[in-house]
Amino acid sequence: MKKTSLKDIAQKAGVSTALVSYVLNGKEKETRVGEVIAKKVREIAKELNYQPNHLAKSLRSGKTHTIGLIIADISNPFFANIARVVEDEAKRNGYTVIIGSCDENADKSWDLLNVLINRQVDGFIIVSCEGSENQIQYLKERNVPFVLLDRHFPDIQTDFVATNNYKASYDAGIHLIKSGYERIGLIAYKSDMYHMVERIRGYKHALSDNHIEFDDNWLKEVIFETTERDVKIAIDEILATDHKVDALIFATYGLAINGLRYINELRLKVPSDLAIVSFGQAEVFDLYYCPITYLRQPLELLGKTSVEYLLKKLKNPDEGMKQILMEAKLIARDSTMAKSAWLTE
Amino acid sequence: MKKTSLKDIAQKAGVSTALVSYVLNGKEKETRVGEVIAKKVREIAKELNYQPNHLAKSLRSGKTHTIGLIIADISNPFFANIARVVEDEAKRNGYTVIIGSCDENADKSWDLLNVLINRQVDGFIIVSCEGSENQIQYLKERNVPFVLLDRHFPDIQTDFVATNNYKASYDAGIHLIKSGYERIGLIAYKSDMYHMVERIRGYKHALSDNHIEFDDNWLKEVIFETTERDVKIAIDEILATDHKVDALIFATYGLAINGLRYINELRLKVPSDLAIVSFGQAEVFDLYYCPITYLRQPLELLGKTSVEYLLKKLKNPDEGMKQILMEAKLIARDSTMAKSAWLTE
DNA sequence: GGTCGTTCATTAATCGATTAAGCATTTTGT
DNA sequence: ACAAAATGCTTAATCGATTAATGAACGACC
Repeated sequence: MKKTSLKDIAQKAGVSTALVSYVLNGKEKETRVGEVIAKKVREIAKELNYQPNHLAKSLRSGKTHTIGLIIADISNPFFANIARVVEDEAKRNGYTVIIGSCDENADKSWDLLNVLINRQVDGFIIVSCEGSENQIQYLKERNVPFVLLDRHFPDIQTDFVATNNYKASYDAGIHLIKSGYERIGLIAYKSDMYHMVERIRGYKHALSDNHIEFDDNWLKEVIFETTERDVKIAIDEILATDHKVDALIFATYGLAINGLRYINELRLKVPSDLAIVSFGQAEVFDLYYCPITYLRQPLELLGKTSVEYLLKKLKNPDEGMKQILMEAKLIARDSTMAKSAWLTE
Repeated sequence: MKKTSLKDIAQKAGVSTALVSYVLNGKEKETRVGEVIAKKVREIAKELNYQPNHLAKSLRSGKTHTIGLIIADISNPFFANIARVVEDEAKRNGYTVIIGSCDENADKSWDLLNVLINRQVDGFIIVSCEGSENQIQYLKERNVPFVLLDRHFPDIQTDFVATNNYKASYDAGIHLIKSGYERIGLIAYKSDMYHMVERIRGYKHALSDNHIEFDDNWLKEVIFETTERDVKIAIDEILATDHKVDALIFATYGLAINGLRYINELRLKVPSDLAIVSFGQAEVFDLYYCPITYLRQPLELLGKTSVEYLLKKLKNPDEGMKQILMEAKLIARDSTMAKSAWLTE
């Protein structure tokens, strides 16, 4: 049983397909279709359970009502969740989302981009990965609508929806300091990406604002591809120095997972041996024997806003540039318990 | 700058679009295109960076090279990961995947199905949710190609790729018994879904095969929508009975998360107060203070095989029915440490 | 009665690619 | 030398929906 098309309806009603199209698109008024025949057409359409053919529509209109979502790393639950939000929000607006993960690899990202452009998505929402600036430039030049999500490039003027990473990181530092920790380490990725740079900057600023002299050995920047090994080395080093830290900030979820795993291995006690704050969010942080303090980014809002911006741009390509930084909220848990509390225990 | 079409190439080469199409589709031999002109066409195509229009192709051929993936609950990391595998495998074969999560809700699943049918996906891979049998029947009747993944309906003859849940659950029980535990509880979902029924059956069988009399109070079936509350109640009850359990099996990842959270709250010690085995897999199990024994399902293989089956069916609709049950592997960790080990500690 | 305006509906081009059928040429065979 | 076969390329229909342009029928107006 084939799907019913405009033609089928037209035939059954004894009219042209044009007429049917007008009626079903609510253009009866402008095109002065007779009431009687309009009603008839609508009835037949319902009777035959007519569903317009998306492909034909898209081919004609050049609009696919599809959004391409490129995510730097879908295995990170933060991104996985944001993908869900984007998908839901898009669906609410009649859009379909095609998701692709580039696994923090610019080449893969480029491939994805091309596949999706080829599929004629109407626009993109992108969580960029390192080395993909040229891709963003390319989209700009070709006038493809897009919104950057969570990560953006300060040197490229684009729409974006992101978190104030400087502030978040700064807050993490302040929180630790207020809780009585003074020798605070940061494990981050070695990266030129702005969000990472900002996280490092915020951390350093929190120290300097509190007259704590930053020690070079406290900051470890690891390579994404060799995270597991590098994190172990980083922790070994950070604990071996003369300036051994008493608190540690993980700049991402992935770093935290690897770090905590190693900390368990070393049988270090959180927070007495080491206080912990992490970026990202996930059930792990709840279930760890000592629940982990983390920075909660406004996931829902980030996702929804990015869709909102993109759809606005799709409706009106001349819409002005939109950029917004949202605040993360530090959720304090036992992993950063006030030092006084466990010292006297 | 508009995208280049067949017509553009045809014009530039001074030939018909038909010719161009033949050449670019490698049909020069069958359609006897001159070598010289074929070469010319190919060169122009490359020069203009021609990318065929998917929409037009699909409209004509009725094939979109797109797979609809409907997942019962994408927030479950097991399913999230399987989605990645499916996506990767599909991409390797030139297919694009559109993912939708129905959040264990049959109505939502129905909506998704229709949206995707409307988008003319070539076929489906489905992790069904409760109450969606009619949808599967509908697909069968309409002759839409699909493969069920991870969950299937024994009463409906379909292709499927799933885990041997009976065996997995049986193994979990045996493992606990061998480790010295005798009063074993199971927290499962209240559901008619076959995978859940099988997990319960396997558990019971493990007990009876070892001459342990099953106690009704050991089995708790909770409602998905109220998991959090129900799990707490279940654990309270399971620990309050005269036949208080010394080990607990969680039938899914979601149940385990909620259960472990509550177990932490109660300050119960794993495994001395309660040994734990769980279905599902996630970083949480690693990072828990006492790593959790779990049943590892062959995630990669499940995902890849489902794609393989579907693509085979798409190529040849008369392909015979394919059904396969794969074995899960019990990964033993400290949460089911031999009772003798910690008794003497 | 001819012109102009309405009203209602149809025709046909279009989006971009595919492909059966057809039409010239040239080559082959006898 | 003439029919048959092979070669090389074009025409036009098609997938399904949209929409500008056109047309027919009827009433009103001077």
